[in-house]
Amino acid sequence: MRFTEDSISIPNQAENSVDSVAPIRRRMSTGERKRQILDRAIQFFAKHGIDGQLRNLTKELGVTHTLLYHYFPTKDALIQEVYKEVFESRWKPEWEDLLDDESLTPEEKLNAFYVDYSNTVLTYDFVRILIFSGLSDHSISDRFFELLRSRLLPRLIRETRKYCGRSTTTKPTQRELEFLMGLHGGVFYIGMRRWIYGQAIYAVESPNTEQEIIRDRVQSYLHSAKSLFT
Amino acid sequence: MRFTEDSISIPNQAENSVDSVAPIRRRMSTGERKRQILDRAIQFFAKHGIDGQLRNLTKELGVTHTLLYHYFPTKDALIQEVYKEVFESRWKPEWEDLLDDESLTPEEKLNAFYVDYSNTVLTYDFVRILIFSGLSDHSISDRFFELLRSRLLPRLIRETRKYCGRSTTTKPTQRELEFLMGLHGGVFYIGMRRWIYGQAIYAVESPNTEQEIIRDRVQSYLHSAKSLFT
DNA sequence: ACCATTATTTAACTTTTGGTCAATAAGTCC
DNA sequence: GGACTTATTGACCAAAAGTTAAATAATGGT
Repeated sequence: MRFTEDSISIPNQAENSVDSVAPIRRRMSTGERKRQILDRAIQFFAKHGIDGQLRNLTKELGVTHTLLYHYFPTKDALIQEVYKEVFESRWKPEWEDLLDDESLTPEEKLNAFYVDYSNTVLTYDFVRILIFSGLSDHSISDRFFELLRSRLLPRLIRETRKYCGRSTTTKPTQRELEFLMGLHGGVFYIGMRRWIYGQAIYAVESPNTEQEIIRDRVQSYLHSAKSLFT
Repeated sequence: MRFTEDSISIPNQAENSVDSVAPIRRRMSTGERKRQILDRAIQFFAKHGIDGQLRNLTKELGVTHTLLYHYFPTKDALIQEVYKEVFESRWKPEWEDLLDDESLTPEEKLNAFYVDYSNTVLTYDFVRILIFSGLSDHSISDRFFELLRSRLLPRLIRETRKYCGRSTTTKPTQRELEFLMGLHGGVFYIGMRRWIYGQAIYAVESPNTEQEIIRDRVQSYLHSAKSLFT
């Protein structure tokens, strides 16, 4: 009674009938149901955190909370699968290809990358679950940042140097990396404000405005990289 | 047994003695104890989130959990005081004075402000509690952002315009604000990485390096503001 | 139409956890 | 040293929440 009754409640028909009929019990195939639970669990834990209660999660699905244990041995196992799904399914190998594409200028690459990155990663589910996991257990979010650190950052630094007309042979310096993290954090902060603090991002009226925001930042980054690192 | 035994455990002496002696009960004055509880609660809830259990909190203090109810009527009341303490005590009115100081250049002001802001705000307690509260209840973090929005952002935009040699009379545009948020987010991201993701910030060896990092970002922001907004 | 399978529910158990209250004892004042 | 105040504890409660086991019934195969 204390939760919003927004459950789909497919199975319960004739709930208020005089002689309450036994509710129809719809059976789903194992794969289908597991998929359904996992999808709902991602949204649910993104919203309520990993302390969210199983009884509320399953209420949204219109099933009993004990059904979970038919598909996942324990709550923690479910959460691990949620983490896995969210973090591993969102990584796009194309990002690396994009940044390696010889036919694009560094500027075009950075713009295209950060626009797509923000569309993929700066979602409600991803941002919140990343942060929930970071707050409680680094070992999860570490996996994502390791991908970032090894696959993306070196390429982004390389493109930055190309833009500045500098040699791309030496290892990125800490100052370069940190300056890049300024851009990266500035972009991620868009998702923070939107999905953590619940703030409206300035100028969301027009559809391409977020894209323009990101372009401004990339432009700024490259522009001042040139004067900082030469 | 499943928690680290890092409690100070002042009062328990001779715990392992054969005939366990009644532990010495140390009495503290009301004000002193309340202060002690509040301080510990800030650290505790910053670490474990507001779902942290009172029994674990008081274990760290070496007292029973029921003692809390002698000082705070309810857990929620304690948490509200924690919020109040963390958010209201960290806001420095001097920031506004600093940004209004006529004897400084815009560049000096922004540098000084963001260095001090990051030292004050980018602490373990603050960053984590801000985010915990944002994840669960906007109404708390909103108060902090409202201060930011009304007191600081207009001043920062004004100084940016002065730096660019533009008029400071008209209202900040959304594009200007958003560009500023890029800088702001880049700075806040330092705290995120350090206190949420547990990452080492690049180059923390030398004491003034973080300051240099911030200077780079402020410099970059001003530098490209000039070319973006003229 | 019946049977076997198994998805789903019902009931119950256990631990956790915020909260209450009466009993205990550490200081303080005379 | 005794009385008084009140900080502190121990026993206890009720609801919350993860987990288990047995009962029920929907579905597919024959």
